Amino acid sequence: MSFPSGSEAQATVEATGQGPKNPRVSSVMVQLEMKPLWEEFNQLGTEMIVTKAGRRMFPTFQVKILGMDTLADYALLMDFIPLDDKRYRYAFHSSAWLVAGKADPATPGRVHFHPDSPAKGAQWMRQIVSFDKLKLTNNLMDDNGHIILNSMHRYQPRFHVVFVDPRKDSARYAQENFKSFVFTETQFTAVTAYQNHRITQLKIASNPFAKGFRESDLDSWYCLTHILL
Amino acid sequence: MSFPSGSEAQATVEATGQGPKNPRVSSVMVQLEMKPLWEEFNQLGTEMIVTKAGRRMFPTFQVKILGMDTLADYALLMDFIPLDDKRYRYAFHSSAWLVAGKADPATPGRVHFHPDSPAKGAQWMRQIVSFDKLKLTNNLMDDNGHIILNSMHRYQPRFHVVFVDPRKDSARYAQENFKSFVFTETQFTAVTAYQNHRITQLKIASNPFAKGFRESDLDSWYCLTHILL
DNA sequence: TTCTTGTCACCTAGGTGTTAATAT
DNA sequence: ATATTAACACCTAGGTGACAAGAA
Repeated sequence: MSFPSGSEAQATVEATGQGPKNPRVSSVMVQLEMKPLWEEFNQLGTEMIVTKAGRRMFPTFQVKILGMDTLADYALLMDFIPLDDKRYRYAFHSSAWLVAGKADPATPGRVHFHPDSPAKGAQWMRQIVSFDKLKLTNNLMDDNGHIILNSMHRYQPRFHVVFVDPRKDSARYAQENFKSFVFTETQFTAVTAYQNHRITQLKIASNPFAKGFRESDLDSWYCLTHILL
Repeated sequence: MSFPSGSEAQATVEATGQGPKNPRVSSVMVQLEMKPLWEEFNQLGTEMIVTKAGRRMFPTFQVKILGMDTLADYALLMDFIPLDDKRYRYAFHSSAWLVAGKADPATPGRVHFHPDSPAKGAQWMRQIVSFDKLKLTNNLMDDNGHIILNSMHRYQPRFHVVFVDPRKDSARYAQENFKSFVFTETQFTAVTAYQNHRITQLKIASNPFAKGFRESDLDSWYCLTHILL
């Protein structure tokens, strides 16, 4: 891999330190689901397709949540920050990503609220939270509320837990009422078409919707048991 | 039709009078969607399939809502009450429903909360509210949260709007904080297999998922334009 | 060249009535 | 007889990468 691999082995990730936090959020812990699969992709250099209409991520960003106040309301959301201010291109002959210049103008910064937001802590912790409605687009004029990214640029997904403060002047406490989580193994390059053929093969082997491109079920079986067991 | 037809021509239905109501709910008005289709079914004697696994209703119960407090929280739910204490059977030769005895023991009374509950009035009023996740079953042991009904019995769907009272002692005001709506044109007989062949044909003509049983697209086109225009 | 777009066959996932077999 | 069940073919709805054509 060409990119610095910042993946860590810990099961849960601490929030980035940003001053004093409300105990409603400071005690929240988050665990990334399908971590072995994310790591397999990250090792190859994850690519995510962006289309005009919007494309889901694969793997899907899914988390297990612990430590919420069961009776408090929370909103869950994601955003995506540039990993650097570079534009990349893929050198097919050497199977490596190369810097192709300075980053294009930043895209409109959007956030994706999990559609179940807001909900009680008990509800969020009951089962895995899946961001399978989140879609990525390269259309700057998108009006479907999708996340807008620049193709051939690298991004880091972020996950935010926001305590919905019932106090009238809750805006004053905005900084204390949220906690952010970053899983470095989920970083990726946005692309309009896959560049690294090994990424394509791993997507085909692991995404049920791409089953039609598998040469045999055995391929996928070997691949996935190797990753997941 | 054999059943007394209590359908009315009004566009919105008033709640059943049940004492003083909180203005948060007393001003709420509800409009049944696809009313002409419901009336066409009701004229024939609507039948709804119940299965062990749970079957959706068709037509789907959908409403447009007016008069909510845009900033207040509401929960929306449905339940089903027996229309009488009789059990029916269908006489194929005369194409008529006959009383076949007294009702079977009542099924566990369940309610179905719209999955978006609770939500702000503004959210509910933004677009048509559809109960397309609601399923009917005849399995008394059902643990999927579906509505349990007795086959060959008649039911009246009810729709309830509940204001989620933020007060600590909200339980005290339960009676004032909800309003119920009954659309008589949505009443039906629960069945495990369709009895009236004309109901079957109308389902096939109007339900997109039953398209495979249409002899020609024209049949459906004639049928639906007749009903809906 | 390099990157993007639109169309397509092939999937997943699940909602239909039909039908034959079974239960009561 | 009458009512219920389970398997099934045929749909809707929408998520895949492949591919050819187009754009920069």
